[in-house]
Amino acid sequence: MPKIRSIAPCNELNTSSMNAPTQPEAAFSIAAVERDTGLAKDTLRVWERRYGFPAPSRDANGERLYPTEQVEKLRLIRRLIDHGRRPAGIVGASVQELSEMLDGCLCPNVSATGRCDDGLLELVRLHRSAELAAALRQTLLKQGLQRFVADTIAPLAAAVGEAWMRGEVDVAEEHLFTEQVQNVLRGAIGTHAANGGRPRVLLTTFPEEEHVLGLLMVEAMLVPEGASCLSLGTRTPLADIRSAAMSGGFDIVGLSFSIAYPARQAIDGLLALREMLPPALDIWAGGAAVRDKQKRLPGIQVVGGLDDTLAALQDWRTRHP
Amino acid sequence: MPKIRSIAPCNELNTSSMNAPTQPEAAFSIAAVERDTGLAKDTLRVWERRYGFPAPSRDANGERLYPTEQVEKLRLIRRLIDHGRRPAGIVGASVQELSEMLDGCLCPNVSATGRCDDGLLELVRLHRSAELAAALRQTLLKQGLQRFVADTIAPLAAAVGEAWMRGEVDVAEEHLFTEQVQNVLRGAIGTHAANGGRPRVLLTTFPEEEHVLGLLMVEAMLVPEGASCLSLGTRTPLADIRSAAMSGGFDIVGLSFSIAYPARQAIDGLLALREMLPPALDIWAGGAAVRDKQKRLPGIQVVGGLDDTLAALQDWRTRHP
DNA sequence: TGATCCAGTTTGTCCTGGACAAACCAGGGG
DNA sequence: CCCCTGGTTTGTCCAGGACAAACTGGATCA
Repeated sequence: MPKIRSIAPCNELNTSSMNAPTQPEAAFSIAAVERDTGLAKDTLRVWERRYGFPAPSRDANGERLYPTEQVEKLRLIRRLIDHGRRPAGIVGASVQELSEMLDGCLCPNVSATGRCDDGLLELVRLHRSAELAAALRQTLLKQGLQRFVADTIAPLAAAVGEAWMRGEVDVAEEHLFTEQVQNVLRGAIGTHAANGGRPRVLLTTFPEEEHVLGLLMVEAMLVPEGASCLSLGTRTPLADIRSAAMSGGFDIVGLSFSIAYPARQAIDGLLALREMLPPALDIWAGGAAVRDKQKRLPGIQVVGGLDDTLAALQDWRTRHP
Repeated sequence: MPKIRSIAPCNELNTSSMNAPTQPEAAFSIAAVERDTGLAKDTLRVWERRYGFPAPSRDANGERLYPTEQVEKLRLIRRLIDHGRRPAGIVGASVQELSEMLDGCLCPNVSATGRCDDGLLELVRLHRSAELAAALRQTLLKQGLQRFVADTIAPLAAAVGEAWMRGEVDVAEEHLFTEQVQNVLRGAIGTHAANGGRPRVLLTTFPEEEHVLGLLMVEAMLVPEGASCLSLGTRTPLADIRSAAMSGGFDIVGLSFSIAYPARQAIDGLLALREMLPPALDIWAGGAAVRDKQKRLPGIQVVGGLDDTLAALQDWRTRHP
């Protein structure tokens, strides 16, 4: 099983542990880098062979030790590849240049998502979790669930995601945000008693996708419309999606794909799922990875944004009176 | 990055796609098996070399193709290893024998956790999500949050976990259960307004641990006592736990470890974290992986069960009047 | 009895260097 | 404009060797 040899950064000089607020020469094993960057061990080795980067030092036993700054740079490269760049063209660039490229990639997104509440984003940055939770609940009450999701949570999630890509928020802040939003949304969803209304929708993600907020936002849009949603959470194998969908009398299966999900894999998986399910069962796919891919996804309803979810629901109800 | 070449089981004969409700000779790539079993690619290859199992066939390109039944057997073996068995002694056994060994491992657990509500477990098995959610909420109202968690959710989670190990519930059923419990617990936790009470507790898990229910149960036990809990969810790197704990004025950091978490890794990580944090900051560790490990964890409070959480809280308050 | 130590064995992870198919790109025809 | 086609890039897989950490089963000591 994929055991990690060492959780903490390895450091040959960490015998002096008392006065080291941040490790000066921390270095990570290849397994730790795989976990932190999402780049497979094989990929890390083959990049080193081909491009000369990363260039880790070695420990006494000849095993790679990646210094912190190389891991940071790998993270930036990973983000750029998610945005369509290719390794050969960017591994040689400096951290400075990579950051500028990321800004270039992100600006169109910022303008597309529009303004988001900077006050809430600031609460995330300051770790003010209690205030964040209170502010979210207050906004929810003021706006109602659907507008809250579409106008507040979605832009805020996009802003946090972008800040995370730029390295402006850290893991803890991103987790804090996700947890607080989950608490609020799940509480709100739970207050809507399941009434057995149609359509019956099964929501989940493919096994490699672990972002849950997309699913929750869709559920929050559909439940007030009287649809019956069942979420399986993230990371459900294809075969289990199939068996769950067949056994529950569902009308629609909804899949969510974050921006980091490889588009090709999403398309392959969706087409495979389409083959497995009866044609009467609709498949909806949403999220950044499948946006604008409708023409490559025959038989599948691509939902571009949260508002389109409601349009798709209307459409389904028109076709099934 | 760890791209998966094919999500669906590969099948050399799947040109006839119309009449194949379940693939007769489905076979999985090594990456798919890694994902499904949690056994690293390197481990799968070295087992084949050393023990002669698994013994995958090869495709036209010489790459391994694992048939379904071998993947099933690997899953059983993985469970037994999580329970302390070692590969050499069990890879030769039949599926039948492996199942019996699992029964032997599980019986003591069943007796230890005591009876759980079979009605709720049955709802999980039947995919009756709406009824499950309603029954959970009703039980919550009747018992109150703390007794609900300790007497209903904890035994139920243990029962689902055991049934999952035996293969009696599938991925979808386990996900459904987790989602519904999350909805109920997060809703209940959210109704307790954060009042800034002491102690302030930071809750999370190490990066390889993705089970979230343990955290939620602890939070549900502490919040009614007036403690201020902040959960970062699962999979937080050690360095980020440290920075979050230092910046928020916390009194306690709580970590949760499921039964599948390697005990050695938990101990190493906890001791490393203990070094990183100021001594005045308490560390609490709970879950099956650290039970009975108190003597190997100096400076760390091992919390044996949910009820012990309350005892530990009392203890903390006595020491900090 | 129970804890601690020690040789021997088991086991997971990492290494090198080679190979190849799928994805991507650029440049013509239709 | 779209579709095909040949060359390049890129991620993943393979084999087989190596080694440190973890475990086992005894022997020793309190």
